[in-house]
Amino acid sequence: MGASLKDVAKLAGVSVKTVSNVVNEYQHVSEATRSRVREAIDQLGYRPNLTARHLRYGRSGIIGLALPELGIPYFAELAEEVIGAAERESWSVLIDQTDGRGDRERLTSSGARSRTIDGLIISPLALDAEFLAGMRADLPLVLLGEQVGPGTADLVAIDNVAAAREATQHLLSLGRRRIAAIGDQHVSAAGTANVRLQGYRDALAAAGIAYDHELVVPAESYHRPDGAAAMRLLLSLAEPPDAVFCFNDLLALGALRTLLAAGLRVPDDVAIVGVDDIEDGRFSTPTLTTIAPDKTQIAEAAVTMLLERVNGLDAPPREITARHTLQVRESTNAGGSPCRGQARHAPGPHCPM
Amino acid sequence: MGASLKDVAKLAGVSVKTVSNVVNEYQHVSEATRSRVREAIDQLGYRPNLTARHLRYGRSGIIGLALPELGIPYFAELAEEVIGAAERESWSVLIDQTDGRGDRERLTSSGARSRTIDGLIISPLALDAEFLAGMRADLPLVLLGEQVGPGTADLVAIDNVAAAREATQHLLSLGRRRIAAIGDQHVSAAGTANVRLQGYRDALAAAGIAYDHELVVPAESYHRPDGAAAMRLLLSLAEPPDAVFCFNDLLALGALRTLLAAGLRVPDDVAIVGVDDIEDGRFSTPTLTTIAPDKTQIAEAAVTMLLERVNGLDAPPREITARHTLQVRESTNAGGSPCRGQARHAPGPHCPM
DNA sequence: TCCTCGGTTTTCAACGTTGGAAACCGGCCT
DNA sequence: AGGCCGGTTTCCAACGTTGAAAACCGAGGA
Repeated sequence: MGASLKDVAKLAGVSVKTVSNVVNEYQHVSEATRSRVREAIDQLGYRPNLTARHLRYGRSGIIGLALPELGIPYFAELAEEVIGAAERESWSVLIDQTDGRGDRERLTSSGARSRTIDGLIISPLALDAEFLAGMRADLPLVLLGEQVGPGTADLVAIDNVAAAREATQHLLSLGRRRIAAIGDQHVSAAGTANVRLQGYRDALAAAGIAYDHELVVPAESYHRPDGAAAMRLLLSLAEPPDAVFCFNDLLALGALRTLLAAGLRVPDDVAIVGVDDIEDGRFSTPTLTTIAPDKTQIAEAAVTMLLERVNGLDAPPREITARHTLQVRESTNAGGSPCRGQARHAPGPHCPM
Repeated sequence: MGASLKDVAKLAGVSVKTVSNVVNEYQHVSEATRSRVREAIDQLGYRPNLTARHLRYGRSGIIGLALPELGIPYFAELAEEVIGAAERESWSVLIDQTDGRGDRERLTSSGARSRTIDGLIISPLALDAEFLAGMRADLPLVLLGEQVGPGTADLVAIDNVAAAREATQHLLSLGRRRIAAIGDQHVSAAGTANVRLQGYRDALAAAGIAYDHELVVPAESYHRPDGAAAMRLLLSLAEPPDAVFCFNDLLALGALRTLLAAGLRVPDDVAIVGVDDIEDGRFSTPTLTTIAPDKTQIAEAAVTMLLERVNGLDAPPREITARHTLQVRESTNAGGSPCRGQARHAPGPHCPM
């Protein structure tokens, strides 16, 4: 394998520790020795063995990122940001996909792996209560998106209620009155679905519109097919909606596909809003209006908080609310939009082509 | 932190090695001792320290995956598969994003990190010659997609020339004669772009159609905006194309967006084929015809070959050609497609909704 | 000349783990 | 009783690294 300190030491004719001192740029090493060691290092192509170093330090230098699946663009984009943020702090990221059959098998693998990592950023979509139970009790943890149980860990999230309210209000402001919601979930009690539904209901109530539970369609998962199926269901109603608020962009894109395939016009017949601002939505036809969470801020806040914990910070659980903005695009904005003229040929920042 | 063998040993009143033996299910441990140790393990919540174990074994149990960026769906989907395949073998995957300013800084970080990993799967889009140079010489390596320099490492790829030929032939079979290509790249001499261009030219030549270099548009990177821009360029030609072969799906989706925004019909006016079979293309409107590489096969072959190398296999570089298929969807298939009737309401496997 | 002092270098131990070999132990054979 | 045997357990060393402390060494001061 690679050369070790010992090999370098032997070649340079000094002790192992002296080589270590050179490598770590310890001050008190004579110039002569230093250069001799440097030479030996170059000659042998020595690189420090991080595993050993980590053992010595009692740390691995690796944090975990637990996500449902990378195939979901939002998580891929988030992972990209987290890896970037961690890299800037010289940490590595190990990704754990928790989706699918989150069985015992996967649990134990996560359990075992959790011994390699110094901390974990986890998207609770990923996590059942068991999952947490099987985890090292002392593993620093940062949650993304929603709290689990009584505030036990640091949390980074956008204000989902407000976001959903804004999305719905935007549809209301277009004059839509029969606004559907796709993505309800009955399973996880405190899930993202619930808060988004709450914001939706708040907005309707504020506008004096009665809540029609027929217009609220659950989604088993948050993929395009679920959105497409939900939309088909909505179209089959006696009185179909004139707008849809989808709890994420993939659902929205699936719904969009159903609408277009059915020969309906978006946004003329039905307007659509999603959440996540994934790149796909910036290039769909029509482009997708969406709630855009500040992913960079989320990732950086998560990494920062986690590393603080790893470095021994002992404080009550903290909560950071990340920024979000409403990105108005074609799926709610047929004519006269700032996008319209531009998007066709010379798009501005909101119509990135 | 967590309990160590020593702690367990003290509690159980045995030696450290005996605990180790129990943990590793060594045969010759008396039942009495075994259960006493087990009890102590449970009581302390002992988990083996993988860092130490790896130091002992001279391995980290981690392989690297170097990709340009996770934000590109193809790579995200591939990463998902690689992580899955590695997990099945009890290995972890550390993702390295090599894109962006692949400068010295990033190089050194990769260099340093390469000391943590036991092997590396790398997508050469990610890699300059320098990158390889800065790498441990003895690090087992598997390349994805294209060979770099004189066959120095194992390789997994589809037959890109054949794939491009099939895509182009498909367009020809629709009666298109003015077929453009988007995604040429002049930089990397042996890149994917070149082989795909080769297949495109082969197909044209076989059909007796002259090569028109005006119809071959380069793309700086392989993102949607590049495809959109390239398509705008093509539309500005005196004689615009009636079909486009895009070197990946993102380019195709960008091109699609430009066409629709310009009021053209796809595939009626212009047909489009991409490469990669990313999920987005299965839900765009129209859905996207594409060359679908068998990502699962690619990931599994890559992991298998890499682990063989890690386990000491010493053989000349191997090359595995993964399967690919042409997925015909709406972007080349306006009417009478098997998709048509179904896609509207009850899609089959090729029209996943 | 002896001592001190500061810079330089080495020795020692430890991080948590496991392979190898030695030590222990009860039973069984001679 | 002495010796051997096999199962069980412990001891030792090592993986590569670094903090702490000890050792070394030449120079300057008493």
